[in-house]
Amino acid sequence: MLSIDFIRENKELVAEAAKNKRRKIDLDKILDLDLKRRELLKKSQSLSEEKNKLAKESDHEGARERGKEIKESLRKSNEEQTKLEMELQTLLSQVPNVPLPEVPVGGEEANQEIKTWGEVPKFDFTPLSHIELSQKHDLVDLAVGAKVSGFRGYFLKNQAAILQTVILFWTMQKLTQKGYTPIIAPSIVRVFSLFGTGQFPWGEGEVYKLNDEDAYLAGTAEVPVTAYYSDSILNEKDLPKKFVAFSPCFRREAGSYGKDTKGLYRLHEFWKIEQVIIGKADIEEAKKLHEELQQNCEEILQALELPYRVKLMATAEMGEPQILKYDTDTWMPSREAYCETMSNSIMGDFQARRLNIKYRSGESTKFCYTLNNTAIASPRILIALLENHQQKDGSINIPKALQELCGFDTISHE
RNA sequence: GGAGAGGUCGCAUAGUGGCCUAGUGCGAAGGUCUUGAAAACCUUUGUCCCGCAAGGGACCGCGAGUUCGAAUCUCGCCCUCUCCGCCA
Repeated sequence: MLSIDFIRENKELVAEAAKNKRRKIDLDKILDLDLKRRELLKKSQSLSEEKNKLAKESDHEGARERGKEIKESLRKSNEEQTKLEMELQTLLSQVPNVPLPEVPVGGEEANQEIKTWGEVPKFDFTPLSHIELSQKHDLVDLAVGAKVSGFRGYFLKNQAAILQTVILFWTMQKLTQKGYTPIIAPSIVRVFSLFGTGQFPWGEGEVYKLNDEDAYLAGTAEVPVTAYYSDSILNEKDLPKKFVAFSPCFRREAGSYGKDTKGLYRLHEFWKIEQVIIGKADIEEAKKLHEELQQNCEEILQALELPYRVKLMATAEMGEPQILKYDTDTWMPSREAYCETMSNSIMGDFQARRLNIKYRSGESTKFCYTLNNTAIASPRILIALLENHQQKDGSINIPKALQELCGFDTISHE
């Protein structure tokens, strides 16, 4: 959510940003509603003032008559005001955040590669896909998954089940040692959490709704963890708050029915460790924290000995709340491409406004800035682990960092 | 799932239609005193909106309603607690 003051003063900037993000908004309508709203507010305030004075001198002749008149005017005025507010709020909530100046304008073609790390493996044999490797070693059961769970259902078995558990635990431990607060977050969330983090109204098709109650399944721990501090006023000295959050994640993947239907790439249910930061309203500090979040996820991929690249994402590739985004893509041999495994964003105060998260800074209160980045998401990362670390004899090496926790250093046929 | 109790300015409490411009205690901040501190005493102490300002308005869980007037009465919702039942 952008503040109405900001929109009033930066109409062109906001219009340009929406255009570059390829979202449609009606700024003239918004500014017109805002003007009407303020006029109405002034009117009803002076009526309230009169009402208050009147209520204190009840015996005054004619007070009752005038009181009734005021009551009626206030009722009408409030009715109109509520209607206006709702309309304005609806439109306002659809205005996307404004990207930072360094963000390239355009779609996928405008994304900028910032760096790559590691060597893309060159196999002197025909490498197997993670699906073939899984069959060979009985690691994943997609057929029974589909039977029991439905489309895109899966079971992880044997060493894959252990490996996933270990990766999640190891990541959580690693970031906890860096001073992040470990937290296990609920995946069942109310609509305000989804709306507040900016998943809604845009991503409604992407989220599972439970029955007809106010209960949804979050697609990322960003939702519950950011909403944790909704309606809070934090102390400046306690910021930034850094979390390493664990949660199961649920995504409907609406609109991608034909896409990535094979294997572990696109699933309705997966497990993720997410880094979430709630910090001060200071863009320089936010950029430093953004780099820190980036550093963390790269260290994880490096320890897993996986080649990756980092992209600065273009305007049309960004989510509505985001002002700066890096994607980190890990090499997946069977796809012959770097594929998205982490996404690192600064939201500015967009989410904090919607969720009402503030901090006290001297005499005033300000909205916080929020950031988040994936730490690890599995099973997707298993694709890279299995495929990149496969050997000529069909066995799969476990990265040194995970061997002790796994209790095995290789997945072999025997 | 059944039965009951309750949600008041950071915390704890008072408040049962106009004296509430929400009192009191604790906590916090500033000051006096002190070599320094403690104690004591004094002062201050929420959020949001409109406005250049002066000032005004809203908020007692949330939302409707009754009334000239609502923290207080009515209805709906949300949440918390206690007991019973069920359950990892």
